[in-house]
Amino acid sequence: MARLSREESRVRTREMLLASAARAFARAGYSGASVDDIAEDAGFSKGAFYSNFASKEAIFLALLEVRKQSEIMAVRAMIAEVDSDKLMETLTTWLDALHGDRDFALLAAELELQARRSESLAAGYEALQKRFSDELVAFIAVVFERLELTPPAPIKDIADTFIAISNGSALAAGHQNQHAGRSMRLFLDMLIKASATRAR
Amino acid sequence: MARLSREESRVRTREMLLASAARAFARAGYSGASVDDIAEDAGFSKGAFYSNFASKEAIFLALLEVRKQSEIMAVRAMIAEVDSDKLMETLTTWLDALHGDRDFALLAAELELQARRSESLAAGYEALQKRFSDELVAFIAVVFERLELTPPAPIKDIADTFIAISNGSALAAGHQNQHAGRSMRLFLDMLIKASATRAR
Amino acid sequence: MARLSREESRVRTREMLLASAARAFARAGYSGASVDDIAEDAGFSKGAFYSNFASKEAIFLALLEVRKQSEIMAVRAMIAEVDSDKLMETLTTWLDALHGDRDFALLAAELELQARRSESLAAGYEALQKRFSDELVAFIAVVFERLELTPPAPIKDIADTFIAISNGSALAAGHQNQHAGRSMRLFLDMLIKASATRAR
Amino acid sequence: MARLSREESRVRTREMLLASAARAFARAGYSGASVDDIAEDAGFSKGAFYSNFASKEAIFLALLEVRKQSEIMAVRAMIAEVDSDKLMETLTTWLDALHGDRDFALLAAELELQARRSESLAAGYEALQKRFSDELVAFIAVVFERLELTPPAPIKDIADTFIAISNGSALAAGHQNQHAGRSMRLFLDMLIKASATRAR
DNA sequence: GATGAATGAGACTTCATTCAT
DNA sequence: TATGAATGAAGTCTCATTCAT
Repeated sequence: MARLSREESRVRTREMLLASAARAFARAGYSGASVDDIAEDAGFSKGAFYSNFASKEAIFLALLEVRKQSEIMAVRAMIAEVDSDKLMETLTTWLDALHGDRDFALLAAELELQARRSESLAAGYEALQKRFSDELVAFIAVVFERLELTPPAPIKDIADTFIAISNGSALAAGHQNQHAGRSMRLFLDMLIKASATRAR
Repeated sequence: MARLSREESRVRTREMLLASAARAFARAGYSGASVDDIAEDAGFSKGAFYSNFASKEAIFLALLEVRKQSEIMAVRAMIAEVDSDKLMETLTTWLDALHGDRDFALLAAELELQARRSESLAAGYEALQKRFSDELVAFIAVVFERLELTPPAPIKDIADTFIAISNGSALAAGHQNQHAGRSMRLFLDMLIKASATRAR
Repeated sequence: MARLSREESRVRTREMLLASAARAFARAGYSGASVDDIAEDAGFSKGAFYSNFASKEAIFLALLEVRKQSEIMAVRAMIAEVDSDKLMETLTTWLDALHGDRDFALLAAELELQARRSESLAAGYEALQKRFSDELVAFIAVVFERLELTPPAPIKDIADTFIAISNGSALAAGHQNQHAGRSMRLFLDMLIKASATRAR
Repeated sequence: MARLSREESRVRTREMLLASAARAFARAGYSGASVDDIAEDAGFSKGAFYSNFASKEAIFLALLEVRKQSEIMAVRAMIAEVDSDKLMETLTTWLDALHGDRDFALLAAELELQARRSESLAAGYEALQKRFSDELVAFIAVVFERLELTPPAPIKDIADTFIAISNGSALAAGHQNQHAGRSMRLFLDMLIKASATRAR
């Protein structure tokens, strides 16, 4: 393996810590995951953690940022590709990605919950969540337009329900063996049906 | 005021501790809430806490039991009263109760997450959740029957979606000012509409 | 030994911790002394420390209070007993007590220094120091009156110099083997001499 | 500006680090000041610090050396210039320099205290302190000679008292608004007066 | 010589739990 | 039963020091 430069090494450490933190928070929750766990699991010392992140809260927020950003990018990518032929296929792929990773989903729920508890986290979270929500609203609007359907309710409500099902399914998954995406499919089917009767 | 018997006093202490624990867990999460907080907030000492509950986990599970049980009772009560005239009214009352108390909703989410993390909690939780789910399935079946509608999907899926939206909305509430029950209404509306077209 | 009641036991623990803290701060300074050292040296666990004092700073301030208070009481006792016959004897006893305990003197200096660094300590310290200073001024005034001498400078300045020599000697002691009270004697001798020429 | 030679640059870095250390130790004490603080405040990295000083203790001792040396030089300069006309003026200038800089005074006290705590520091400190004390004794002897006065006590005691007041005043300054040099003036006045009655 | 990422010991503090009263 | 002092493990974070770049 090529020797890493100082900068590359720094970035790599940071990323490994973020990945480790994602696993730890998903597994044990924010309070339950210790900085020591996170660092050791990434193969570093506590000290390395603290030279990369100012605090436990800081890495949590950084993680939040990374995750929300990637969710936003995913939605944005879908908007670019929307056309009636491949739409359901694209959506399916996305939903599978969203629900396929159990840890990711639990992490999302944990992020939500924790962000609501800490005032310092809430500020950062709020902004990210708004950006994601806006993006989702835009996407849904585009989809209805392409399909030449009239939405059966304000698009914001549809987006919120979408998010609620996504988070809620993550919480429930585990008890029941069924695929977590099932509720989402049901919701989408009914949404299309409910819209179709009023189209054009 | 009449003197409480020893037994009555014990029950009262227990209930006050449970109520205090519900507040504490909702506010700070399972890890974030301390036994001391819970006891003091209820007006007792740590010692009193441990005279009534074997451990922090024990009170958590007891709380879980109480909550799930009351959810089950609420659904059962609705089944008994279902008739086409008052159905929506009954449902509305129930949903308001479910989403009106912000703390209750956050607690529910915390219970879910925590139950999934601790092996010792998981066992007890599974059973409770299954009983609630069964009850909900029964209720939905009765409703569709009374309304003479055919459900647009397996009732289990509908029930799961119902639960997912309930939990997911609780997580999201707080960012957005809108009433947390909005997603649930949207889902119910579409559900009725989707069923109606195939009825009888 | 008689069994200690709960309250007695609590007081005893507190006092042992205070004594241990005095030793530790004198030996290693405020920053250098660890809560662990203090607790263990007193024969308790860290936990016991924290159920008796809210923080390291808190025990420091408590110590400050105890020490200043005892200094004040000592001065007050001298005022009550002042009469020309035993004055020098009383003074000598007091000075010996003040300088006899090396640790005590170093602790005093450490207290001064640390109180100046921490804003939260400064407030508490200021008040205590003022009370001690006032008491000393009163004492010196009484002494001059009894001796029918006129002080050669404002009494406040004399008191301040007195305190400065006391703290300064403590710092210096250790290098030089000489008795730490020597500077103080020199100062007192000259003070009496300088006053005498103007008396009556 | 002329290019600095490598040697000059090294010396400059060293001096800036020493100055930064003086500020840091005065402000936060030996334990409270971090190597990082010192380095950054001087505009360098931790690495630069360790290229110039072997350890935190090493820079502390170097600082001690520099300060004591400059105190010694100041006294020596006064000896050279002593003559009855300008004596008080020279003294005044010196005392102002000694007490004018609050940080310097606090640093002096911190140096004293810390030197007494660490065995490795103590050795180096003893020697320096002895040299300063000797120099001061010599100076006082010369002064009494020039003034044709007989000291009212062993000169060593006078020197020690002088040092004690100097350090003690530094500790006290800050509470009281009065100029820190006041005690010293009082002592000097009384010293002259006490000597005068026995002169020649 | 200078840099700063990483180490690892150790600091302060919290907290579930025990147990003598 | 209830109390709360005490324990001890564990948690977050700091910092003197090392070393590859």
